[in-house]
Amino acid sequence: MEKKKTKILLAEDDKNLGTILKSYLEAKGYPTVLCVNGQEAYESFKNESFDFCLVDVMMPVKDGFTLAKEIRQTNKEIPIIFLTAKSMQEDKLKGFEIGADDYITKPFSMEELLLRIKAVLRRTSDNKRNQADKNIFKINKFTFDYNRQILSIQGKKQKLTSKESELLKILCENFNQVVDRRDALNKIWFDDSYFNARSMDVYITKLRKYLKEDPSVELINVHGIGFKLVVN
Amino acid sequence: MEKKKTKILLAEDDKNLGTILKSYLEAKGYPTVLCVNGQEAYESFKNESFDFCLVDVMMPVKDGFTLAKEIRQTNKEIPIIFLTAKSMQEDKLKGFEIGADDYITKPFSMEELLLRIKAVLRRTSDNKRNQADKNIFKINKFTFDYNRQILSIQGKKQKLTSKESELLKILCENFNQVVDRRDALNKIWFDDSYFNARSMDVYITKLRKYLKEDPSVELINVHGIGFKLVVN
DNA sequence: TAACAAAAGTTAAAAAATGTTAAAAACCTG
DNA sequence: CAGGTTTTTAACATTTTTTAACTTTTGTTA
Repeated sequence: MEKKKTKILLAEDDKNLGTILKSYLEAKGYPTVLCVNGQEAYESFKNESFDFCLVDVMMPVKDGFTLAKEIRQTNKEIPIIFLTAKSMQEDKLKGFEIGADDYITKPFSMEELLLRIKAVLRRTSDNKRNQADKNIFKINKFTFDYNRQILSIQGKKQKLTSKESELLKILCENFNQVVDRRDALNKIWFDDSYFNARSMDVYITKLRKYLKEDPSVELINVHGIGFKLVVN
Repeated sequence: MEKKKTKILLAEDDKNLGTILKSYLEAKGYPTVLCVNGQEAYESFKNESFDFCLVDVMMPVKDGFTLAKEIRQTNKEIPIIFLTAKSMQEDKLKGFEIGADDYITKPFSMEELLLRIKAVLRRTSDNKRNQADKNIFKINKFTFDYNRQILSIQGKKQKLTSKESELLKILCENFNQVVDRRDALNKIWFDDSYFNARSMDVYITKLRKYLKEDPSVELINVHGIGFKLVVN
């Protein structure tokens, strides 16, 4: 059981500082991707899978706050630390509203930064503590990351919509067991009316389409009751 | 031919909570043994064979951590979830050092607990899981996969409907024994009215048609009582 | 044992639920 | 508010289940 390394997304426009940080962090065992502005960082974030974000507040093209907000929309769990030159209270607050886990004021020592990272990891490993809360499901060849709303198979990544994710999550949680139609409707739509039920059927079709990639995974209807996710 | 269930050892000194949890878990299909302190729990653990442990951290006589440590000495695999009233960091860490798989902070909802249990089972018993809930029956030349609703013989696969599967499952579970008509009706139709009984007869006909592929398998009616599945 | 009633067997139709697709509506986001 | 995305609605197709009608078997009893 290889321990998975914490992969860091570093958004820092000062190339000099960025490069130094990157090599320091990598020396300490954190693979790091350096991006020189918010836009670029967001692209990386969407394409790769990170465990941690270090975000400079002041960056050209797209600032750190905007970036953090966008990241938060996709992933509510990933720890974010802001790097800021300004030490203004306002900025700090703004950062925390967005859901930053810490901030550090420039100039800072490498060592200090590392301590902060470790502290945040320790704190947030609350979430990680159990992969239960990480909400990552393995369904035969598929991996479904509920928080990120991504269903992947052999590298291929399929972005899911919120409703698709909610439904798939409930099915995964009850793998091999029937999920009552009405339970699912009440949890996801908060109301099990006829039309919502029809809507759910549409989503079942969509999920089935995605799941076709692995023929041994099936989403079976139990007539008059609900659905179950099975594997042979 | 009986499905093996996940048996839970529950160590909880609050008798009230303990009893409620026990009955909830048993309703969900997990036979549960309730012990009111660590000492008693450890005795049970040594005497019986469990598949899962739910351990309250604070208990008289012997606390949860001590219990978990003792359990771990005997069994490195069995999943352990801590129930804790305190949300202190120390406790969490201490718990995980011992090798807990998750913890849950009181107060928690039954549903939440159940989800955690399922998540841990999913994660830990990658290999074992199957055995427990595969629901595959062999009837002479036939293989019946209840989860997938498929009855196969020599490669030929016959998809079954939900009702067909439910009925065949009950018959398989009581192989060579008579299944009472009303029992089956109550389990599958939740009501043993005249019309449902007639509906069931239709399904018996359908199953017989499928089972014709192997002439040594027979679905016999016991007049006035029910049906039984036999092999010559 | 003939005659009858109840139970079960069989088949086809009607009814209900689900599957699927596409268009419309609602929702975001720049 | 234009353009893209997500969700809902609608319409039609298909499958599953139930109901109905008719037949055969079984058990009982005169």
